[in-house]
Amino acid sequence: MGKISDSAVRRLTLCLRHLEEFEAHGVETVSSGELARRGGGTPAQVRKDLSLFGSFGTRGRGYSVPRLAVRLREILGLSRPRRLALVGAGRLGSALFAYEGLRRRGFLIVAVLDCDPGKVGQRRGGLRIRAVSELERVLREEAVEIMVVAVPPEEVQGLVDRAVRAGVRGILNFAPTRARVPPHVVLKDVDLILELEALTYAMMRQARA
Amino acid sequence: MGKISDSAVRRLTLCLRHLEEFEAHGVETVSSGELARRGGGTPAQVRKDLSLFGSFGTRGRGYSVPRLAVRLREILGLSRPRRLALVGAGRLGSALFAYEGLRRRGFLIVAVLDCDPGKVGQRRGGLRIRAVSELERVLREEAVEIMVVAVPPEEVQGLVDRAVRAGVRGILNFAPTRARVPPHVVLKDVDLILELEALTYAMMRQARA
DNA sequence: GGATGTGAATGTCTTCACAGCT
DNA sequence: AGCTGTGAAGACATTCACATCC
Repeated sequence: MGKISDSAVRRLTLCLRHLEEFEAHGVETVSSGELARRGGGTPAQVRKDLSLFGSFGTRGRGYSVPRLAVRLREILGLSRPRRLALVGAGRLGSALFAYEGLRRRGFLIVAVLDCDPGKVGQRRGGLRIRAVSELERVLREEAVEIMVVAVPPEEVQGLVDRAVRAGVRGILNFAPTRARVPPHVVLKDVDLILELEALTYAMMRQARA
Repeated sequence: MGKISDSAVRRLTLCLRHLEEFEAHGVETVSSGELARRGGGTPAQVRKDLSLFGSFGTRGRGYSVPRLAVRLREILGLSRPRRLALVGAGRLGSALFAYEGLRRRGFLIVAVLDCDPGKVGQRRGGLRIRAVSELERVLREEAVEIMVVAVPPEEVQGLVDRAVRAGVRGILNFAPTRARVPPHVVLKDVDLILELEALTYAMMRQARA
C-alpha cells in the first residue's frame, strides 16, 4: 500500500459521507457509478481510489454499503473519536466550538484556551476557558491529538512551536498565515481569504472563456 | 497564456501577500529565492509560476517589489474590491461578518440575509439583515458578485440555484455538502470537517513512517 | 557574478479500456 | 449481462539544469 494523494483521501472521505447517507436510507449495495454520480466524479475514479487500499466490491454486483463504510472508516482513521483543543475563543473560535457537526463526526473539543484574561475562566458549553500560558499542561492532561488555531496571525507560529514541543501531531490553522512545523507534524490551513482570492481568479478566467 | 492550475494560483496569491509584506518594510527588490524561502516553496517554482503570466524580473537583479505586486494584483483580479453577500447570520456567519481581514483584502460584505424571522431586521454592523426570500432582489440591487453561504447543508442547493438564476457567478460554501452549479459559475467549498478528516488521515499515515 | 526564464526530464494524478469475476 | 479491479496511456504538475541577460 503505497502513498495516497491528498486529493484521493478527500474524495474517499466524501465517498464515506455518501455511503453513510445510503446506509441511513437502508440501501444495501451501491455501484461505483452511483457513488460517482452523487460525488461529482467518475466511476473509474471511485474504483481507482478504492483500489488504492484493496478490493472491497464484488464484480457484477457493486459494493456492500455497510461493509465499505466500516472499511473506509478504518482506513481513514475515523473509527474512533479524536480529541481537539481550540485555541482562541473569539468569534470564530466560539462559532467552531458551538458547531455540532464536529461532535457528530467524532471530533471532540476537550479544551478551549484564550490569552485574554477577561475571557479566561468564562464557560463555553461545559468547559472553562483556560489561559494560553497553560497550553502545554492542558494539551497533555487532556490528551489532545489535534490543536485548532483561531487566533491572530502573529501568534500562530509561537503557538504552533509550543504545541509541537508538547507532542501535538496535528494542527488546523484558520489564520491567514503559514507556520512551519517539523516533518512529523501535520499542519493544514483553512484560509478563507485565500479561497476568496482563488475564487475571484477562477471567476475572471471563466468570464473570458 | 494557457490554463493555470489552481495550485499555481494559490501559490501566486500567497506570493502576493509576501510581496506586500516586503513592500510594507520598504524592500525594493526580491529574488525568487527570497520569495521561496518565505513561502515554503522552491525558487524554481516561484519563477515558473510567474512565467505562466509573463516576464516580470530582471536577470541578475530579481523582481521589483512594487511593480510585481501591482502586476500580480491585476493578474489575480484583486485590483478592485468585490461585493459579497453573506447568507446565514448564525454563529459562523456573524464571525465572518465581523472578520476585518476580509474588508482589508477588498472583500466587502454588502448584504446579510437570514431566513429566521427573529433575525431579519436586526443590525450587523451598518447592515440590516434581510429575509432570504428577498435573495434575488438583494443580489441584484447590491450588485453582488460573490455569495457566501453559511447555512445548514439542506438549504445549500436551493440557495445556490436561486443565486445562479439571479446572475451570481461565484459562490463560497461553508456547509459540509457539495452543490451543483452550471459551468459558468464557480463554486468553492470550505469544508471544516473534510479538513479535519484529511488531517487525521495524514497523521495516521505519518505515525507509521 | 548573479538571478531570471524556460525547454526538457521527471514525477504524479487521472482517464481509458478491457480482462476477469459473479 | 453487469460491474469491479487494474495495467497502460494520457494529461498535468513539478523539478532540473542551463542558456540568457543585466
